[in-house]
Amino acid sequence: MTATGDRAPEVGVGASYKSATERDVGSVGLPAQQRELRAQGRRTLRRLLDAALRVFARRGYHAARVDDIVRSARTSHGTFYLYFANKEDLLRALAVDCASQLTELADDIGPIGSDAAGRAELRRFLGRFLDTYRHYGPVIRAWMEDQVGDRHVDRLGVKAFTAIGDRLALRMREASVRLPGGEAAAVGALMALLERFSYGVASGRISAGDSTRLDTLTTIVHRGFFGAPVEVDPA
Amino acid sequence: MTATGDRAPEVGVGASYKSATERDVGSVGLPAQQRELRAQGRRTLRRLLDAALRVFARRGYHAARVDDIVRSARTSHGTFYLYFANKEDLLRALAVDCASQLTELADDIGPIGSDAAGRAELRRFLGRFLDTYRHYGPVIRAWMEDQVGDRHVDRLGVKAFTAIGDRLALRMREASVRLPGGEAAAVGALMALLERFSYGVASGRISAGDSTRLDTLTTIVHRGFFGAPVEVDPA
Amino acid sequence: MTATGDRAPEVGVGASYKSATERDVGSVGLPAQQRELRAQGRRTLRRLLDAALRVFARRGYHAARVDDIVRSARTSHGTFYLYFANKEDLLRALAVDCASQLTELADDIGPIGSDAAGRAELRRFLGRFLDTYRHYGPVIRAWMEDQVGDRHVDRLGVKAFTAIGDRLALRMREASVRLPGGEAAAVGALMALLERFSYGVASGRISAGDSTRLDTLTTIVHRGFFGAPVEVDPA
Amino acid sequence: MTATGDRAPEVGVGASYKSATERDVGSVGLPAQQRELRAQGRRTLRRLLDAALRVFARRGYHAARVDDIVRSARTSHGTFYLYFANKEDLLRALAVDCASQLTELADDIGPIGSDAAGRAELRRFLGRFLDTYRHYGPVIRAWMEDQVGDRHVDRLGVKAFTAIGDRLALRMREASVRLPGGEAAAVGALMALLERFSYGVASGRISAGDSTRLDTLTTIVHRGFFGAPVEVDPA
DNA sequence: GATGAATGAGAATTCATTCAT
DNA sequence: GATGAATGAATTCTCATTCAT
Repeated sequence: MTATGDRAPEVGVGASYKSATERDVGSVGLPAQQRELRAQGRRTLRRLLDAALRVFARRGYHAARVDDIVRSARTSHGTFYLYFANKEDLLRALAVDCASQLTELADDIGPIGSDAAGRAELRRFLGRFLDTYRHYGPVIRAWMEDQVGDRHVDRLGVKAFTAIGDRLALRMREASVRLPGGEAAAVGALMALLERFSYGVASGRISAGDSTRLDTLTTIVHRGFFGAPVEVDPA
Repeated sequence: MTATGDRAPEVGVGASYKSATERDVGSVGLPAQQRELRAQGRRTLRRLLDAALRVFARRGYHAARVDDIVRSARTSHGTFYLYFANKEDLLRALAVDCASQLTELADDIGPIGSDAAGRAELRRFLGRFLDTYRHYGPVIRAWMEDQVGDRHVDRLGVKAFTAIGDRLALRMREASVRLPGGEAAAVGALMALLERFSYGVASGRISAGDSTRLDTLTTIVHRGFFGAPVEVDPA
Repeated sequence: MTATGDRAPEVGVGASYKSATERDVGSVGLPAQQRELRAQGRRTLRRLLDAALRVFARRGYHAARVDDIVRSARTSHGTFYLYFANKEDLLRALAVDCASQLTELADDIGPIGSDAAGRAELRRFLGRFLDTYRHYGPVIRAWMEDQVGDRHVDRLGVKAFTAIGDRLALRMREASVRLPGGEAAAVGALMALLERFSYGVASGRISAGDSTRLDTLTTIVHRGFFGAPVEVDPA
Repeated sequence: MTATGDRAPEVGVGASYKSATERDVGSVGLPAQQRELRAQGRRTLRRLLDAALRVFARRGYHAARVDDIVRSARTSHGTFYLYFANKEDLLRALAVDCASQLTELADDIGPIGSDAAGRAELRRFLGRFLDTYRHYGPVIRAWMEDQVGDRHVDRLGVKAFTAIGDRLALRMREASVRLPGGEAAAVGALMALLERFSYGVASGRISAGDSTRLDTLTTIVHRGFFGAPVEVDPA
């Protein structure tokens, strides 16, 4: 089970990816011509996407070999190119799904005041972000680490993160916290913290139990960005 | 000029690298046997190290080609292998220098209270960290992004970051801030924030002027981790 | 036609090599993982092995370039590494086959008395040895000239030659020939003679017709090692 | 001490090599311009030649790196090319000396009858051959293993071996032994045996004490090629 | 006479992508 | 729809030879 109790986000084989495909319509004979996939095809596609996520997680996008993915998916090279035009195309498919998850997440961030209710809302959001990262981490890493060559894919990431950043900026403004240096830098810092903390968790660098670390993260962010008062140990 | 006014850290061609090399003494015919380099050799070595930092910064460690480095250093392929066994060996050389810079930095972090003096000390440290990152960023990234294959090199990074983390943990403890979820997660979060924020700055993702963003970072960290009181806009 | 009339030994693509390969099972992404080869794959593998034997014969193992082999097999560089990890791995494959041929040969050496029957048996063995050498010469040379880096491969050669040497030693003992300096040196001498004579024949250094030189070799060995009486020209 | 008590053959820095040099007279500025070497120069030259022999012995001519030689001689690459035009030129220098030793040896082979006196003479020759091989083995190997590219150098080897072979053929003829298959093949076999046995001894493949193995070799050759009667154990 | 440094052509190896069955 | 096999361009690495001091 995840920290928040929400069900883990799924790889949307159906809906979201089809859109990535529609670009390709018309280019005859090229691979990745998803058209109407039957049951078997959909299963293979999912196996490939899942395998890619696994391999990317282990090795990172750049270092991942098509061969690794194919082997992990128990299929062949030839099959891979039946579903994707190339490695980047595969990343794109995952990116589309990931971006839509993140955007949805952004839309769902409620007001975050400096009080307990605000903290609860913040905690909810952070928990969902961690969950999403647990699944799509490799894609997000690829974005953050500038491993994406394709403009289109990169754009997707920027857009998704901007969506979240903008919404958080709005919530900060509502909380009326004074931030020297301006909002932009603050948002940058917050997103940086979010992403790397999540990576730290996903990679095992940051240990401690699920809810424990979520508490820590919540506390820090609440104080640092949303004006929550600090509790000091009574010396 | 740098944010802090300190002079930028230098690549320590001399002392620190020689030690990394001494392992190789005796191994026959292997390159990278620094031996006693004359003036010309030292110059070439430095050209290569500097070029590597440039190329790594532009392309990332993994994507960087030996050819890029060699071209950037205006020397030949053969020469490269006269100084390093391979790309990893070069990273090692840089890592040794970087680690010593970071360790030195750690030792120099004074008490960070929640008051103005604490803020000043924190700002000084963060400024120096940003400067170091500006120079050795690629190496630090390689560490943080798990791109390092070599155990030895990886160990160096862990050690250096632990040194900083431990010192900051000490300073947090002194500030008596109560952190639910414990110190470990908090330190993890702080280091994550530091590293990624620095990367954001170095890569241009986080814009705003030098001192402006340093202020923002200082404020956030001071509040989030060291109990600085929050100023709220008088609505 | 060969000296003995036996059909030339074949490169055993199937059975023998597969075993050498099984070590690699599980090691990720490594080439030379023969898996289950289909007809086409088996053909290519054999083409490569045959080509290697040709090229090694012409240039010697060390001087042979992968490129030569690939060109001689009318295939591509990439393909080579689909079947072998490197040149050494290819040698290993050949060595396995060669060793089994030689071992089989050893088991088949009958008693060699000083009489005509003994001579016939000796001649039969020598003829088969020459045939095997004609085919696997390059591999045997690599063994004898200490060109093999890999322990495993070297071991194979030692074992095979020991098998032959031991059997011949047994036959000498049966012939009750007195050899000052002991058996070991004698066997060494005999194997040395066998190998180099075969090389001389294969390389054209030692000319004369097939059966003629086989006669010479037989005579010398029969006299030198198995106590055959010497015929002297009636001056 | 050597098996025969003769003093070990020396690398004739002075006399023999100068002749190899005279060819180069006239080619201005080229390396290997020995001219008149002073004491220091002669010492360096000898160091290089000795080192070469050592390295060739360990690795074989082909696999030997100029770097190995230079390091073993405790000198520099630059210096190497002050004395030799290239690696082959160095081999040539050694080959000249070796060839003259062998030729001298050939001239000195007395009659080899099937009796005890013949055996003594044969033993003396074989001992000297083994000694020469102990020193010049690598050069002889290079000849026998077809590692020599240069025609001129190769010619030297053929000539030297022909000289020995011819003389031995003469001695065989004198001994009136009947050899089916003709003299050529017999001589080939004898030379093959000599060379490989020597290599086996030098490389440690054939163990047993110095004089012991010399006895064995002598016995075998005496019987196999010179008509010595065979002693059989009284069963 | 000697040496450290540099060079670049050649060889090995990897891997995304295409082909044929 | 699937797969084993093939490809070759891109990359790393080696080493004999030359250069500059």
